[in-house]
Amino acid sequence: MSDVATLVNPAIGSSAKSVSGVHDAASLAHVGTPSFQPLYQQIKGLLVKQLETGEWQPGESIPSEMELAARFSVSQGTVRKAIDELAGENILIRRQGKGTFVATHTETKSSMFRFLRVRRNDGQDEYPESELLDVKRVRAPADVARALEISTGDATMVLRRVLRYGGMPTVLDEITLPGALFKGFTKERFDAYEGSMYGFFETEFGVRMLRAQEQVRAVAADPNTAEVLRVGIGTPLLSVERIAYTYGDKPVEFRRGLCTTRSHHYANELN
Amino acid sequence: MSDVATLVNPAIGSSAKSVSGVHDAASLAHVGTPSFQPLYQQIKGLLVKQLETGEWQPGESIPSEMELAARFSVSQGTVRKAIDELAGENILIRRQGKGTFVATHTETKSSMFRFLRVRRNDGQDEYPESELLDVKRVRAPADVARALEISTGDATMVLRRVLRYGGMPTVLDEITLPGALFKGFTKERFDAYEGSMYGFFETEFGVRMLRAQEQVRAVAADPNTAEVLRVGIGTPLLSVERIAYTYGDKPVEFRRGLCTTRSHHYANELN
DNA sequence: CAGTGGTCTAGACCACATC
DNA sequence: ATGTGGTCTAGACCACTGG
Repeated sequence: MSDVATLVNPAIGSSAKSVSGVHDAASLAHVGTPSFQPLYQQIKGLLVKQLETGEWQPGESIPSEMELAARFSVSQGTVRKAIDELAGENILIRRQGKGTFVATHTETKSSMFRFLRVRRNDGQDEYPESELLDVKRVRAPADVARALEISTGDATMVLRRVLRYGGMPTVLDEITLPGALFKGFTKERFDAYEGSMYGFFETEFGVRMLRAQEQVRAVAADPNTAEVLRVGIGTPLLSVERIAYTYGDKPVEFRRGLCTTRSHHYANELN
Repeated sequence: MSDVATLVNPAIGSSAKSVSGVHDAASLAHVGTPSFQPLYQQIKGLLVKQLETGEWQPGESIPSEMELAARFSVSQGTVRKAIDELAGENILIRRQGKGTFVATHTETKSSMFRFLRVRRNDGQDEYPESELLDVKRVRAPADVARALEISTGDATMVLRRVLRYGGMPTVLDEITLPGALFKGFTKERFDAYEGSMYGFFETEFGVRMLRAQEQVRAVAADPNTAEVLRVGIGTPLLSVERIAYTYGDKPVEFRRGLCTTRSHHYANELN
């Protein structure tokens, strides 16, 4: 129950009969925080820390706003604002009347394919089938090492897999994972798992993908890829490079996908 | 000053000496709103309406939270939440100590190129030069008409332009605009304007781009495009189709860009 | 019914910008 | 010093879920 830690409250005495003398707490705040961090941000940080340590598992509910407020000795509104931001980052999910839950890649189709931007040209919903082709242990080359923020030559796992839409092979992915986080990864283990790849990472290795960056380019199909995707050699394909991050902006996946845009496209919303 | 309109407040009497009799206003709320809309959403709607009618111009500040609260007879917190959402949608911009401002495509480089996802491969910031090649009046073909939600055969303007990065032609755009909204558009007028295309639309035609959807595909360069972009015929290019929307989710631009990924890529953030 | 998140209020104070 | 947005509180009530 020593959750309270050392919160620094910038708000002073406030209303009521006024607790005089408390003002000095405020000056302490300024001493400790040269840049000023609002209370709800500090609480957000504490919540993230507890999520990171696995105190609350994906799919589970976290304590209610009232309980957290009591635990941290702040008002419900302050906890609320912290949770609001985490919900905005898709790290928590609010469900009115039920509670606040830790986001997961295992429940609905839309949560399983949250990061998949490939869509049918006709706009209909369709989720792909995934087939893992092979898994290799590889020492990280320089570019992959840089992306994953590990050292060149460190152990990695490299998976190749195909995504099929209605049976048609559409995406060929090469996925590189840092070996240190995915010890014991085998093709058999993955094949035995029901669900998405990120769901697998989450439940089997405790690695949660929170956000990702992608770089899209146009390339010509090489002979190998052409065969897998059943297109002519030289056919224009999308090259989609992704770095996915977990807590603390730590990169935990580097991926390169090659995608036909025969009957699908890469969808994006701009705001 | 008849801004107040007919707000329906779901919150009842509340604290203080309690204004008894006000309870019935609540039941009215339920009669009028079968689906229930929170007060701050209603206020958000009113703000959007005023933005739409041009009461507050891009770049200008809107009234302070306190003034809006008084005008709408709600608390500051309620106005605040309405503004929060509009700021989240990049329709308003908050500046602490200064006020809340209507977003514009004319001020900073980053606001001018808010929707541009093309980035240098080495990660450095770089903004392109734009050259308008030609402007034609065209009757909308079926597919464009569908995208713009106009009728086939309606008048449109079709612009072609090139984006150059450090002198290198990188993107060739074909931009279709509904003629009804852009009367008086000429190449000369555009060439005389300093700034981005959306800045031009905003200041010269009062059309504000708020959000957009893009579909990205890989295609082979046709002879014409190849010449403009200085690549070989058949070189893989990104095809980026965009529909841009203004208030009320009204589509006001259909665009197809062809982009070399020699030294640039299409960047995207996934959350 | 009780419990949870969602809305709303009123008031105080802090941080920032400007005069 | 004043005004603006930003934070925080305390308390009330609404909407939704599930026993």
